[in-house]
Amino acid sequence: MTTQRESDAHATCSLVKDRSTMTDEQPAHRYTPALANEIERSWQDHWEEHRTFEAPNPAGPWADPQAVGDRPKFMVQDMFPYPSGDGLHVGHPLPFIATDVYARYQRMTGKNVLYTQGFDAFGLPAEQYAVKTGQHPRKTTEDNIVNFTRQVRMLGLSHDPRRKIQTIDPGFYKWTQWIFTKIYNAWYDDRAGKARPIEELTAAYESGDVPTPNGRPWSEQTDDERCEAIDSRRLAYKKEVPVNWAPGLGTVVANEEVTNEGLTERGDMPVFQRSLSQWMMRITAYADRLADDLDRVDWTESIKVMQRNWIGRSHGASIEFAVDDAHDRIEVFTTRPDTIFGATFMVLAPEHPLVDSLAPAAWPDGTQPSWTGGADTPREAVSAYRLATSRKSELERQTEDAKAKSGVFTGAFATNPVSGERVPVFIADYVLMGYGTGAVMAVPAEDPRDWDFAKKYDLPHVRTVQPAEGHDEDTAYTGHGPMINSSNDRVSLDGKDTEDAKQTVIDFLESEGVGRGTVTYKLRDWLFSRQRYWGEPFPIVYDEDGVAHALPESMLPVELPDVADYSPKTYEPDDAASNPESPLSRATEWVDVELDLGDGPKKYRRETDTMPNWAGSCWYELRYTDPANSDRFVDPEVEQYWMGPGRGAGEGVAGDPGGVDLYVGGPEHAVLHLLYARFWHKVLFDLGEVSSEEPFRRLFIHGYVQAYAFRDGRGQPVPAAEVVEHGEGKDLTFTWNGAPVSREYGKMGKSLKNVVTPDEMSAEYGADTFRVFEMSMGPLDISRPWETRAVVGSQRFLQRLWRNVIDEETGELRVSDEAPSQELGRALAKAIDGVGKDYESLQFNTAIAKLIELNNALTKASAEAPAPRSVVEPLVLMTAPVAPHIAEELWSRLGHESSLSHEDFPVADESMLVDETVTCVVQVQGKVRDRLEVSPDISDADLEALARASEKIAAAVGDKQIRKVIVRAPKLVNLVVG
RNA sequence: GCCCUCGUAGCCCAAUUGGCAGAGGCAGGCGACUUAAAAUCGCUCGAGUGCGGGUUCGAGUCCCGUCGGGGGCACCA
Repeated sequence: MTTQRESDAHATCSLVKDRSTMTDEQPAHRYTPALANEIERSWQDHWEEHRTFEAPNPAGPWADPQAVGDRPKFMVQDMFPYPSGDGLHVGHPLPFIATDVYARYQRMTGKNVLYTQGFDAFGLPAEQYAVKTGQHPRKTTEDNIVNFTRQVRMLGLSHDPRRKIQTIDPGFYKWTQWIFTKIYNAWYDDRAGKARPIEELTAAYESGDVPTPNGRPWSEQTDDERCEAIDSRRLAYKKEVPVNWAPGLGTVVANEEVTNEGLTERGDMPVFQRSLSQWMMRITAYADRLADDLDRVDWTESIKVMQRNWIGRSHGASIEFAVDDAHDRIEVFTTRPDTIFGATFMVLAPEHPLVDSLAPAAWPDGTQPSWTGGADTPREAVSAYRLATSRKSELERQTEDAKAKSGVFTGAFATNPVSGERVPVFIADYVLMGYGTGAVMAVPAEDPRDWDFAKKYDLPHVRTVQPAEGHDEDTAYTGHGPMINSSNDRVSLDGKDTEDAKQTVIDFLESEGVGRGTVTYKLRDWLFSRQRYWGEPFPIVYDEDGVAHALPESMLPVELPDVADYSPKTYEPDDAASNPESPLSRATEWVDVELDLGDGPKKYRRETDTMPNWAGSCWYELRYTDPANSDRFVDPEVEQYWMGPGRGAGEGVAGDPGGVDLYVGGPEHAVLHLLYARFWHKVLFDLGEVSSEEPFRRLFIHGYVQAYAFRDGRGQPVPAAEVVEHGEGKDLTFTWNGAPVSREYGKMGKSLKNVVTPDEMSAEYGADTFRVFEMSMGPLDISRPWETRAVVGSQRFLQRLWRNVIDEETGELRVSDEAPSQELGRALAKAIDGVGKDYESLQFNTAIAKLIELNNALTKASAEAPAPRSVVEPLVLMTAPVAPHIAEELWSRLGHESSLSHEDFPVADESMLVDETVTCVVQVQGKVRDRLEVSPDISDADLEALARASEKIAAAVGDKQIRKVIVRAPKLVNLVVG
């Protein structure tokens, strides 16, 4: 297939019918919303018919190297949208319009631009709606996609329609499943710092390169042990993990879907912790690379910070404390090994495995009454405390007042390895089993949590960091300062700063054999199973022994079967003993299969869980580049062309990891989606499947369009559109139906009764006006409130632009071939220069201001004579990215036969950018005292002389001495007197 | 509680990145057109940058503190 570019020589002068029959309320050819809508629809049809926005590929099924040519490429996209049943409000299109403006601008700079938008179409809302109404989720999802597509088409986005993929399409999820099998069949080689195919693990076990889990040679392992050894290293693996089980819903819910009260967000059903065998992804293997490679991508800094915090890499030490009368040692992790001389007690998580063996039969000497929890023996105290802890959900443990520390003494003592002090060992629920080693050395003087605990249980503290002056002696000191009270006869930290002390004590502990420097992460492995219907089936079957097998590519896709009932089996809401049952498990004909996986036909049982919503969005950008490929998930040459390192925005950038040139999305995906997608991409890179190391080379986070909502006296939201405003500034008040209402600021939403839709805006003003307004409201990365009444400003701009080209009365073209005045020429050059720079840096609000400025100048100049074509044409071209329909229409009426989509963006006449004179301000003591008109290339000395010669300046200086003169030619002179 | 982010005319936002606080838009005012109104057009008014300190010849811009809006995380040792 070849891509037909704009060869539409038959394009007519105008796509719009004569409107002279219109009633004469206003000029017949005014740019009204009705005319705008007509123009918009016809150009949308035109673009579609002429395949204007199709981007040719260099290879693969759409290979068209000739059309690709030697143009630079550019790949820009929005985050994968979920087609919600609620439809779009005016906030949703903000990023879409922004990426479209940018894509259109890039096309006009001669680039081959890949810009499209598919659908992340699996997901819980469709399934829940299906459960409620009995409609198949595919039906509701497809209906939503139709509606979404209609709303988005109206905006005139220049997507390549051929690339609008959907995750629910078996042709797409075949490759999602295939990637899963690649991950499943891979292990992470720490020495090489990358993932490798699982066969190489077998070889490494065989050769002894990698030690087996039980230490015996590979040749002596049983088949089961070998399986076990391999499974334990896979990047996708099964594990028993605690999940949130809601019997009333019959489903497992994510942490985010549980309220602070421990109920489900939907339906207020009780949630129970259950242990279930789940698929996990070993993302922790990539923790270091995911953190380090953030330095190589061009992302909004705040998002990098959030990802780093989420990964939570912390450097510290693990230190062993010997326990009295026991062979066991307690290993703690700490980020402050420097404070170890201040460790006056220890705390273990109640679940810590050593607790049982630690607790002696009787309370030892020195046990304080408050430490026992009222129990007669340590063992009783420990089991009572453990029971109390297990009754609390994780949520309760977190939401309870963190200051109210509790715990009990285990009856055991350990020895501080540096001070030699005997320290009591406690258990307390403020220590978490899941982080570090589940045990801490408590340093009350430098840790507020340990301080609280020490106060409550009357434990001593020793300051080891000299607190800063003015520090409240009754609190822990977490700041920096010189070390104190930190020496024994072999090592001294006293006087050292924190970093130096850390290194010194780690060296000391290592030489003593009781500790080492370590790194820990907050990042956990990724739970990848869902007990739901509407998701990608796993490409996994289990044999009669329950052993998992990944299916070969030839058996993919594993299609999601139609089932009679896709609702999960529900139970009494408080039936804690019930078990989740995945909807697919009831599709017995699908579940039980006979397959030949290489050793003859055998019976297998399919995995009945499905993948989470994230799966499709972990690699969809790759599929955008080659969506029609049925042989591979992406042709290597195509991937290299669109996403390879050192290309596009990465050209000439040292250490460029490759990826999408510009990715625009909301901060709500700062962590999970972006981290998961980076993880998959790195696995694919390690396995040699892609040439890029990162999926998104540049990430831009947009702000939200927010809105005011109003509530009446009872706190009920009232329709925002009907609220009346009174007064201004601080005295602003609001009423609805005459009654006072209160205003709040936040998201737009049905429940808040403040939704405005792009449909309404298009109908009332036209899509171009809406686009211009959204882009002119403010910088893209800032949130801003919606204000419908301000839209008219953008409409006036386009109306004036129209009027500068078209006679409103006759509909005739109204331009001249006269050269523009010097002034107008300069205004044009400045606008071209500024607008281009603004588009390039995503500053669309200021680009539009400059377009309006030029248009206003043109309006003034053309009051008598028609506007010069040499100004009108560049203005139309520059307006095209933000208001493409009207620009196309004017371009066509100006006599051009094909779309302006691939016209060159205007180039400024450099000579016109320099002003003849500039205003220089002359300051005395930083205050402006005079202004001088000077030549832009005046020398510092001349300018200073001019300034000193000024009468106003002489008056301001008076009889004071001029001490210093700062000259910044040609704009400023500042005289310092005194 | 911690982290990120933003506070500039009545409102939304600019400001060559430390150099004249105003580019653009809304609202307001005046005028033109109109029997009138709307629409349209022209002109116009308007803040010393949330608050308090500091650095500097010079601060909206940099630093410290503080208050307020928005977002994220949450006993992570």
